[in-house]
Amino acid sequence: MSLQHAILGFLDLEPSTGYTLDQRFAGSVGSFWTATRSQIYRELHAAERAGRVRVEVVPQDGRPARKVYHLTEAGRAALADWLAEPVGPAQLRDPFLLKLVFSASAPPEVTDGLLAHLQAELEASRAEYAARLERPEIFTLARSEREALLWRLSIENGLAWCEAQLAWAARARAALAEEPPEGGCA
Amino acid sequence: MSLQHAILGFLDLEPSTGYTLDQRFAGSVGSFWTATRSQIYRELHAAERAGRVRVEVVPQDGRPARKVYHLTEAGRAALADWLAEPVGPAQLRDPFLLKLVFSASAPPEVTDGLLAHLQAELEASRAEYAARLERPEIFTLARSEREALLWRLSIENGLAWCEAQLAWAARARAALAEEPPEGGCA
DNA sequence: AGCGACATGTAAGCGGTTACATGATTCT
DNA sequence: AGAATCATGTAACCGCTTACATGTCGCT
Repeated sequence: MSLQHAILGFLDLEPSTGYTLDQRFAGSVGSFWTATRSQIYRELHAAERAGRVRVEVVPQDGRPARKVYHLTEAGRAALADWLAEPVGPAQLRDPFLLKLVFSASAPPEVTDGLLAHLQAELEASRAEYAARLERPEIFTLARSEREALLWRLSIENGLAWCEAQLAWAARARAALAEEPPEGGCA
Repeated sequence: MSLQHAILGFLDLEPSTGYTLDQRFAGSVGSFWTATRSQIYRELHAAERAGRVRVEVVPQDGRPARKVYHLTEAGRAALADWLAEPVGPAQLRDPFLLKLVFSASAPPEVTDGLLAHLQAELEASRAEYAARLERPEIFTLARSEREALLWRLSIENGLAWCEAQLAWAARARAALAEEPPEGGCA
């Protein structure tokens, strides 16, 4: 269960409420890990039951009390354990490739449309990654140069992925354009 | 639900049993989509209830009857619809990057170990992709040159991904090696 | 005697998504 | 007047994984 550990990771940087964690997920790690509120609240409760976090309730008037979660020693240990254990190979689940290989059953325009759509999307996310690298406020939580570097590298990873995919898509379209006759031509 | 559509895609290539589909998933699309038997049998039953496939029961002695599934017209239509609708952006869920960014909490060796481990795994899967491209028997189901090309492109996609990741990992390790002092040095 | 291929499934559980529910404050 | 922000959650559902259950045939 990576999500609970990611939460512990964020709480190690700064004690936070569920709401704030939601924003962190949408912001900083959003490109490679997402989480919804229900999930976050559920995991926070579970982590609390497991003794990995401690709640500090800060009453407010007119809105629900802020529940600020802090890492406990057990939580810190759980985080360290998770970091030490090796990650399995990231098996990616790519509905695009699935569609691509089966698109031979459909007219050629379908395949090309799929690729064109992919290119447009990749261009957009490439721009997003690039913009994110320019905005240094992303790294404000970083407690050291090294930590900031790691965050930057994670964004660069996404950027590299986009660029590789774009290069592949261009090659794919070119290769498909060269082979249209489908058995018979002029 | 991509899985049911992937099954329809395979059945369009060739009527098959659940068992055979399982092998197809493990083999040809295994690098970008996985499925377990329980899932496949369940989806086949669902597709049958939805009228998208038709079963032909072939009794055997000494072992369970083969249930050969065929696409119906409705199934073919469902496949075509799925192919025509655009795919959303592939949001990848990468536990490696998650661990990487939080590994600043741990000693530097942890981060480097993570990266080294990733490199080893990527090298292995790169070799696997490359080997798969060499083996033309992967494409035996292909009904045309174009179809074979699509399968080849799907493998090349994985290969490109591996190579981009490897390049990134090398850059990452170099960048991290240049920044060890953590605030104070000689 | 044991393993792998063939061939079917069920049951329990987990992680994730979507929809629902509540309600004040501040900005446009 | 309406939308966004802050702040908490519950319930239902869906897709996927893991473990369990059964049984023959052929190879080593």
